[in-house]
Amino acid sequence: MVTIYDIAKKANVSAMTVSRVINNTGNISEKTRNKVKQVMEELNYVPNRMARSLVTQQTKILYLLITDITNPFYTTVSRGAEDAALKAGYCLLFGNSDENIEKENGYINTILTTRVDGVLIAPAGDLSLPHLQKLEQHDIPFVLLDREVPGIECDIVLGDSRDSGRRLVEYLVSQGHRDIAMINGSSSISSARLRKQGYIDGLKIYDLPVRERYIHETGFKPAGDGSDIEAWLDQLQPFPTAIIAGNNALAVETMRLLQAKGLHIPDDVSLVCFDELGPYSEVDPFLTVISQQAYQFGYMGMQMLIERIQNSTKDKPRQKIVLPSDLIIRRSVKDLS
Amino acid sequence: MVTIYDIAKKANVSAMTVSRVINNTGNISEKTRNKVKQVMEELNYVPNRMARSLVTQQTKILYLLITDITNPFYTTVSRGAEDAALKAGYCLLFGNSDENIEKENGYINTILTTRVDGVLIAPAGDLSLPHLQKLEQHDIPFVLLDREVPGIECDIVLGDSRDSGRRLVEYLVSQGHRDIAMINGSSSISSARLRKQGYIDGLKIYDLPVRERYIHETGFKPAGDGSDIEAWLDQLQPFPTAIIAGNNALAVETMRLLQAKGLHIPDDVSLVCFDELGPYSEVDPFLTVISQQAYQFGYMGMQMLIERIQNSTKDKPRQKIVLPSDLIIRRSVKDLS
DNA sequence: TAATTTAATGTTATCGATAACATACCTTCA
DNA sequence: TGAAGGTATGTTATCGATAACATTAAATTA
Repeated sequence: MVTIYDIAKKANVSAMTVSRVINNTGNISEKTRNKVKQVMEELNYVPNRMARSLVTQQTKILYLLITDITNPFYTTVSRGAEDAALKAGYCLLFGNSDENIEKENGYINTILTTRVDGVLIAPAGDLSLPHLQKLEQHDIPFVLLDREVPGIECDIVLGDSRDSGRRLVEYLVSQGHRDIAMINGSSSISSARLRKQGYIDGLKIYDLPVRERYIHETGFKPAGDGSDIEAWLDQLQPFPTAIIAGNNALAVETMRLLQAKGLHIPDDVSLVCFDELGPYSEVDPFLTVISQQAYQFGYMGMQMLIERIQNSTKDKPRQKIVLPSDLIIRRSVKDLS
Repeated sequence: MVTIYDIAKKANVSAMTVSRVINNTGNISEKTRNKVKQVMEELNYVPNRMARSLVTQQTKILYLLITDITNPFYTTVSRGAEDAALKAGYCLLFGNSDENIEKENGYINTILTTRVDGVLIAPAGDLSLPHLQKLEQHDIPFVLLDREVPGIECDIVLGDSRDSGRRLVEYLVSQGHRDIAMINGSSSISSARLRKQGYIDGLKIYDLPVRERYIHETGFKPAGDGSDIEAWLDQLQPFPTAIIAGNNALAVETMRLLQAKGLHIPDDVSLVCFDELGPYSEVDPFLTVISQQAYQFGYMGMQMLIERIQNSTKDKPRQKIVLPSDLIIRRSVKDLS
């Protein structure tokens, strides 16, 4: 591996001079600069980030930890985060916790040992608290994405989950629905909690009963067989006229199961959810959804993070950005009114 | 930041002893081992990967570079790669080139300066050659994914694109189609080339004419407005009864445009493509596709990479794994026979 | 012209770890 | 009982870069 010393030797200068050329610092004569640059070309020199980071104490690497790389919401978030990071001259590394606290822990350890300059993270849930505390302990700046974690005060970008939940109910009610069930992510995830709360808010506005059995909580990333969802659907009595899914993945799973039962959407039951389903929904605009500004989540979150790193004003109060979402009405709700 | 020396001091041992405890090497008495471990706990010590890598000359980091993080094919590949890497005790970093040579170059530079142990890469196309040569030059092992690059001999995992192209034609012909067009990725990408070749193979088998105007090449990741695709569709004369899309994203874009023209699939025109569309297709099994084993692409590719790294047998001949794909027949093709 | 800047470059120490070699202190057995 | 060998630990050099502090030579100023 070619080092700065190899360059120095061949160019007849000291290593420090080479370093100065690389970093464009200090005063260097045009002549030596060219000489050094030429030798670097010749030898295909690439600086060793490890060595540099060791002394500068910064890596110029940012980390994005999402919970589900197969979910279109998060891939779009990633694109936003990537654009913002590259624009600011950082390079970005990704991790995927799979909605799994253990895996998240693994990635957090990687992050710690890698000494990245900052982390944009969608926490797996409230149990992510110790992970975030580790980051705090080691003075690694981070910004939360999409989900709050009780016990942590920090910058965050999220959606208006509670409002959105209420709006879904309001819409369903406007279409004549009164028996509205909800399949949701675990209550140990703030967004799921708020969506459920919004759902309840909505029911109360219209004096509709809040029935415990109408609410089912499971993982935001349902396991393939979906047996618990199926069992839940089977015991619904009376069967709801509409179901709200807490995210896109749950909506897909629910559609699959309903279909397997021979139930048609929206004729037999209506379905709405949070988040778009990906590119396909542009082609077959079927599902009525709450659409969040995924790209903006990533872009703004990353901007906040970089801001935090560069003006390391510890005292600056934390920022909380709530991005509004849109109700996109399509064809998955039957008009009962 | 807590270092190995802080631990050493507090535990009344030398730094080397601490290092031995961390790495479980050499002989350490039970007593000192416990003492050191306890101090590490107390001080929340986390080893500095940079420092370690500097001397060991390995990072235990692998890199996965894909071309489109919003494409379900690649996200599934990623999951496979991730599982294989974590299983082998490596940590994995992701990059997303966006089918863009410039961006790819940026990621390659990141990879070089980061001195990762190996790279699993889906190259943006034939123009990736210099990037891969850079990796070779710097002795960074890599395995290709999904696409070959002329001029590079290395381990690779890919699909049977040519066969699959032919099979799609055969299927369409079996349904009575004779006017079959193809919208494809750029011929500077090996998979696109082979898919086109397979398409031509198929036409020839049935003595169907190969019409240049029936073939359109554009990016595998179509720009939002899809104006070139639209122009192409407009000039098709006679209008084909079936269209083959070179990947899922092109299929989606084509569906969108056909729909905008008021053409229905499959009544007015049939459509098939390579790769699944993501979770949604399970729910609404509509598009007839060639389904590739995306997860296996990632898993096996990563295994090959790790194998290459660990038994650095330079002389071992390169391996080429071709994963067979399945034709999944659904409802997007009209029976004209 | 001597004193003082300024420009161009070099030296040395350091970042946080590990490799390689060195050194005690015990065992063990001829 | 003393040489050989193992166990537990320490010392020093090193990885590849940069920071901080020299040093030299040329340019400017009093």
